[in-house]
Amino acid sequence: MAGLRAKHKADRHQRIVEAAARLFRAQGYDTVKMEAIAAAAEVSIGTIYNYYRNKGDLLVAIVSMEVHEVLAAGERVIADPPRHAEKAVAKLIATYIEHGLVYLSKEMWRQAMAITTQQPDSPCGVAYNELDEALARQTVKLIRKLQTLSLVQVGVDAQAIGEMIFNNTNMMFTIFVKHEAMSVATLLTRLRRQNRTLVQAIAA
Amino acid sequence: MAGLRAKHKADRHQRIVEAAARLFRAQGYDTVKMEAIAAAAEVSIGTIYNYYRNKGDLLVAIVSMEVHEVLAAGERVIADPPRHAEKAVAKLIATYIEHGLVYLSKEMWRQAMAITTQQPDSPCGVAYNELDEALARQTVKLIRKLQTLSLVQVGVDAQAIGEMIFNNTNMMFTIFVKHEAMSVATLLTRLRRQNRTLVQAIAA
DNA sequence: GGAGAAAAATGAACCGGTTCTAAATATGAG
DNA sequence: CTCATATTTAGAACCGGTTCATTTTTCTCC
Repeated sequence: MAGLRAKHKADRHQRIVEAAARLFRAQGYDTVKMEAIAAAAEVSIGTIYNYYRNKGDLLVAIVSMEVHEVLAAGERVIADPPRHAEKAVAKLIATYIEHGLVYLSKEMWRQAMAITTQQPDSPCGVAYNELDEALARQTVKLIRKLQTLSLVQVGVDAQAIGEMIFNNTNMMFTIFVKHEAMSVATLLTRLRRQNRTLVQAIAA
Repeated sequence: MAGLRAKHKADRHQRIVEAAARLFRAQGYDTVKMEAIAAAAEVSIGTIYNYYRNKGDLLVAIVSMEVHEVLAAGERVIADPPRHAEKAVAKLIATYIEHGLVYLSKEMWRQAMAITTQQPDSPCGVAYNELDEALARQTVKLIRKLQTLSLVQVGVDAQAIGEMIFNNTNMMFTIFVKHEAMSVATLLTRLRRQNRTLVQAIAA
């Protein structure tokens, strides 16, 4: 009952994703042909299409793994945030940015964003958007947590503020991946400046 | 020196863009073949590629026209804004949203966003990003104007706040075009809620 | 352990965007 | 008007993602 069939399936999944991730990072999404991924994973082209609807799905699967790590890292920040509203927000945002670039290049992010925008109703588009929503909810959660810690005024609309902070971060990250020359430091500096006024206005 | 050649060139440009816009709206970007656009514009496929680098450029050219109108409409709002910070911001945002959907379908927006994300350094990507920046600057301009009208505290960082409001709007618009079922009314309601807390906090 | 059914793998063929070429045509200058 | 040049044209060919009919592998049941 071990299931040789299931075993092979898992093996092939693994090999395909790893081959694709390595090639995408090394050569760029467009440059890599399905043929090359198939060869690297020692599988036929048709087999890849058995596992992934299309080339984009394959990339988004890789991106999803990274975003799950970002979510986990965010959760750790919320569990024990800095005892200062502005610093807490800055730390969460910095965590998002830094963990988002461990395995993925800017180019991979661009492609993944483009694909999920193009096909929001495909399984991979839906999955990606749910991750975005999860990140937004997590930002809201931080604001709520800061309210319970008396670091943010209890009267403020945590949902509205959290969404806004996350949406701004997400758009700035989009700008960041669109500009190959923009550094993480520049991005974080701009984000801190943007968040400062808002967070100071709602801090307790 | 009138330039019959230039005349014809302009004519062809016009016919190609109009044919493409009509077909994209009616049948969807992917469905429309270059062959069909060429036929509708009464030119050959090769000619289209003389004028536009690729199918995406053609779409982004259409989107650019729309965004220029959005910018113009925004300028009119700033020239004579409502005398109330929250209402002024809401009006600018509503203007953006409503003018953005006159000629373009959600699907066309999705495709254009995807293309410009994918190729941020191509001429069409650069043009699109400049328009985004122009919209962001316009939002900052409104905040500054509201400061001169004593509707917003002079101490607040207009640049930071304006950018944040625009980035949030832009991301919400992205979410909106990704969800075919989401109505303009719903989008505007959510945007108003998000902006309310922020604007109230910085209002004079 | 073998036969038949189900699942999965294969790779050649397809499709449409894009490029290229040679020929036709239009334009502007002299 | 005529020629040199620029532009358009048609369509063949290319390219790589995707599809599909076929073959191979795995599972199940006797």
